Amino acid sequence: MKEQNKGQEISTEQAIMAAAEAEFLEKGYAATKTTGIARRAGVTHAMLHYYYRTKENLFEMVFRQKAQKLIGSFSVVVDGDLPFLEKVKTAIETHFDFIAANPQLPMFILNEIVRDPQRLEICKEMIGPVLPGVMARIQHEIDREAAQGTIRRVEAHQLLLDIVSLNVFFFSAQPLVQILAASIGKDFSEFLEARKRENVQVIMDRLTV
Amino acid sequence: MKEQNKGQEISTEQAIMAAAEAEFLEKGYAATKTTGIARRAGVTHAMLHYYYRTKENLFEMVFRQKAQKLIGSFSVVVDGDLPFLEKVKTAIETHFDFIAANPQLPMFILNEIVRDPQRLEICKEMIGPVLPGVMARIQHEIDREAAQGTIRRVEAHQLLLDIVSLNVFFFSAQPLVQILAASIGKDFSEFLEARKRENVQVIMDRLTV
DNA sequence: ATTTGTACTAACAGTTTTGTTAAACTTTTT
DNA sequence: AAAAAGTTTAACAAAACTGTTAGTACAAAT
Repeated sequence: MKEQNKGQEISTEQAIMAAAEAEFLEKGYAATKTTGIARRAGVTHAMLHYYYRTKENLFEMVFRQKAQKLIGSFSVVVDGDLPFLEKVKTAIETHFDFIAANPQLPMFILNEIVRDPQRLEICKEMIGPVLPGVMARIQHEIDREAAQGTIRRVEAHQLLLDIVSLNVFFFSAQPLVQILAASIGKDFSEFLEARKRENVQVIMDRLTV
Repeated sequence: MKEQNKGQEISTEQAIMAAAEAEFLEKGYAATKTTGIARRAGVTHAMLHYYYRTKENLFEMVFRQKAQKLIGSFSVVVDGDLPFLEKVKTAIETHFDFIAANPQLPMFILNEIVRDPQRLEICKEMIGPVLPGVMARIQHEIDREAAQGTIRRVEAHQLLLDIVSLNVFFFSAQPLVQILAASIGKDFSEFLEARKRENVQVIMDRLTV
């Protein structure tokens, strides 16, 4: 299937990549088998090696892409004209929705980082150049607002951790959260909206005087 | 090494179990090899099969024990005479310290649950009988305090999720948190104490009017 | 002293998994 | 149309991994 690929049928190469993403996200590196990826893509596993040479190689491509995606989700751009608390609220909700749309993503990255220091290096390279600038900008805005007395003065990195903790954990622990939701007679999707409001409220309470 | 095991030298069986706990916690089920466990325990891998028959069997023992330990950490018993907010504060700090002492534990359990539904069932059996009672007790206390006007009225399950999210994420994302800490010139252990205070403060702000 | 049971070793067997290769087939280029 | 380049298949090879087994050593029981 080469250049009669005129329409939008996906190529073997793409099918393998898509299957690899799904498998790695679901199972992690160790539990994913190249044969499993090939089966999911509907091709022989020799094709996987033909296009991507090794499992490690294919994984690293997936990992880089996913790490970039996750890291990118933190630098949310919010309309600068809104009041500060409105901006924070929007940022939390946007981030929450992103994780909701990619619930496996944080655990996948965290896991692979913990299990292989080399993967942490990849993330460091991605985060390193951006982080100080982002943090400084947030802190600057916080300090300006605090000086006006509209919010409490908090550390930017603590605030960031608060938000990410609240948003990520809910989805990372989804199976357990479902048990909790069931015990109060709600299903997960009902619970989801309530949780988004709660996360926003927690941060609002932290910031307002 | 049978009955000349008079002192407190650990038996082969115990050595294997200890090595298995360490390996499974570090690497997860899939990445852990029985040969690796045996090597760590300083025995031949045949001994592992001799005492525990299969990898799956050994894993399940470890999983059950660790799940029990984690679940147990949620039902913290706090001196009933303290004011409500003091009790909450103590509970958060105790939970934080527990996770700090067992930083791999939450991710280990969450991961294995996500990757194998059968393991979720094990947790359900452990949580199921306890959860409703615990939640009801907490909610009852919240409602009583709220009626007195000393705190805001919140949902018990949301409050629980808030606390666990804040405490667990910090350690699950430890390698990334270290990058964050380094970027503001602190090392992890310094950051740890500040983070504990922040987590308490977030919940206090959520509860106080 | 002999039997019995437990602990242990070393070698092996079966399976799974990753990766390769030679040959066939298809498409593109000349 | 022929050559070249790219794609696919099937079979194979090597390594890793889980689990077994036959036999050994040694302590405890009879």
